[in-house]
Amino acid sequence: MRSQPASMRDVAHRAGVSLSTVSRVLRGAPGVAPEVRRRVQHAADELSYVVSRNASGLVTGRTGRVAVIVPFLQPWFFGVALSGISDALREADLDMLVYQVGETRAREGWTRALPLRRNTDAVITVSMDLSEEECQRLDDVGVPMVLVGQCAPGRASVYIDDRAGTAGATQHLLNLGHTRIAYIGSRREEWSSGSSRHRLEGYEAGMAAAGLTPWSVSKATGRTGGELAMGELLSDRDPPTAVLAEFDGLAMGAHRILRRSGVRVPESISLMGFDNHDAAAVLDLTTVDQAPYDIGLTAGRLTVGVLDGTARSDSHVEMPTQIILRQSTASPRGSRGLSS
Amino acid sequence: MRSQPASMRDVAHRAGVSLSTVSRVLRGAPGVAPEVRRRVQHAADELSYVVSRNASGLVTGRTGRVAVIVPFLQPWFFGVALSGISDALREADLDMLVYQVGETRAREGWTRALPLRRNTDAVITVSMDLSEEECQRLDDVGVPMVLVGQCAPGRASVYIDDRAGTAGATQHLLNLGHTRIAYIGSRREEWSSGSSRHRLEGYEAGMAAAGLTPWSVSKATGRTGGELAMGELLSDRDPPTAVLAEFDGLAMGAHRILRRSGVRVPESISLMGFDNHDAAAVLDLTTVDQAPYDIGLTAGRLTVGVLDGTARSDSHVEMPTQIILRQSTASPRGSRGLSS
DNA sequence: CGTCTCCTTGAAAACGTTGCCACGACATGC
DNA sequence: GCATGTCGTGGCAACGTTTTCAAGGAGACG
Repeated sequence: MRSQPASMRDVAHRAGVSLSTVSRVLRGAPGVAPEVRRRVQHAADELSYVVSRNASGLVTGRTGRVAVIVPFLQPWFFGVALSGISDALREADLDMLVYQVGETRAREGWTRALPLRRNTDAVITVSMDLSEEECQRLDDVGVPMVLVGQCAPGRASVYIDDRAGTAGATQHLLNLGHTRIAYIGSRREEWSSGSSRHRLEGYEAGMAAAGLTPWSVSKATGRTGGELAMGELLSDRDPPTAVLAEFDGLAMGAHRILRRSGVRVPESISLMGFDNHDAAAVLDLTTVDQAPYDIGLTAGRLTVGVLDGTARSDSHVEMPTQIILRQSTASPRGSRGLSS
Repeated sequence: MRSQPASMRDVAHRAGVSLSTVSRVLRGAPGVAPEVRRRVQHAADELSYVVSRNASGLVTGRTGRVAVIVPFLQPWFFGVALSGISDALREADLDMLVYQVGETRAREGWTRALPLRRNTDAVITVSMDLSEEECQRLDDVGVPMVLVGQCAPGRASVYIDDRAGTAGATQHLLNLGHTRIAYIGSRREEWSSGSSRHRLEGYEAGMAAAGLTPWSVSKATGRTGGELAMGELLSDRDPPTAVLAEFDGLAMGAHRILRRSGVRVPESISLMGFDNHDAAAVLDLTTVDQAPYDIGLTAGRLTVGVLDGTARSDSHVEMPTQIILRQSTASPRGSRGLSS
């Protein structure tokens, strides 16, 4: 084993001052003579000393850590969002604790299994779609909470307007001249998420506004869900000329089926996704971008704001979405739609 | 504000026992009468009390946290690896602290900017390609270190055999009957990573073993790099019949160019990637899978092992790679290669 | 020269746990 | 009945910081 890491006492000794003074210097607190400050700084550097957040947290009550709770870590979205959160927290010199709850979520007291209580200054949940009861359980840990990808009244939230997103996407397809526009949704075993519901509603509203009847298919989730749904759509007596998917994963499944079936995109069918997934660019898929990095960054900064009192703990931030035009959408064959 | 969270003292009072006893029960330490144990447990539950790792860490010297250092969080690989690490740490009831160093890495003392010193029990670095000097600086924090995606002598490492991976991939293409096999590598401004170098070597070795001369092109990194390189290959007097890319991102760029140029995959050119990126499945890209989740899981478990003394702190674990056969590779036109 | 103030510094009491030691109760062996 | 364990329990001193308070010294002002 190696030698004990230096403690504040060692620094104090080396600089020839008291503990209090070292503490003051390292915290940047006022009331220390410049010359002494320099000397302490130097001693700390030489010993490559870093304060123990453990110990300081014990007395200040602040841990210098923020917990981020995600359902899963694997999907592309979370890495990107986490990246934004991480950058924002780093600005404020806060550490990021990541909890992937995944399957454990089903267990009754999953919220208590997490050692949050005295161990974090705040909690950020990402795409957790918390029930009111879960929210309250988390409130119980007694730290501020920021919800990402979910809009809960009375609680700090950062989210996108899913409804407006799909409504805009639908409008884009309408502008191109499409009228037979189908929607591929996801179907989950357990629970339909709020975001999922809102996206469908946006599409339906967009169609209704144009006097068209919505046409939506939901088979499963993920790529497979897209494949199944697209299969069903293609086998219709009169297939759609444009398809909007709830998210890129579904669109990719659909795209695969189209490719296999020899249906050309966008010549025969226009295809549109949602999320601007990494792979969407590869497929030249027109999609709706929700800038997950910015969402994360915003959520992180909001958390910092709530912690230092400059932001209200019930602020709601709605992030904009933007249509990314690529090669997978075009006017339907034979028609000359207006460009949007 | 809300009421103070309960402390051990409160639990002790409620259960009518001393602090020591509560501590013993909650730690699962022996020497407590079953009846008392039950009573304390109950009291703790009622107050939904969780021990403060801050305080316990102060005296035990263990923080119950492991730091994971990644260069970036956005690329697909890291989310998946993190997921594995997270699951492994959770098994051992350790928390996961994530540090994204990204750009800050250029800064001289980036390793000191991280509050690791007394704040973590171990450090896991993922795909950091640390220099010997950086390694030592991290050693200085005085906690065990596990390297992922890099094999450093004398230090715990989990990695794949990149050389064998590309060699196998090359063999696969050779088995199909290809002889004009080109390699697309990445070129980074700063530093060529170890893994990058090894992959090229594997390809070169595979070609050499078949008595063929290697043909590699490196333009840039990422999708753009693949596009540029493929462009160059296509404009050759006698283009290759198969292309192996250092990683899927490059292959995707190449795929895009092929699609745009009307070159059919795999009929005219076989294309193969490396990593089994999410989007590789979408493109039906044959690739080499390196199972990042398992890598993460293994690294996490190794870390736990090192911490509780059941694993040596210089263990090396080599993870297997596996070729995922999809639709992007086939025998060259006109030839009848052996199936592998 | 005395008094008042401001600035810098040090001593000591927290913070919430865990480890060690000591104490009592009870059972066992002569 | 007395020495010797063993088991369950409580008391107390750490752990490494921050914070409060008091003390000392240097000027400023009368």
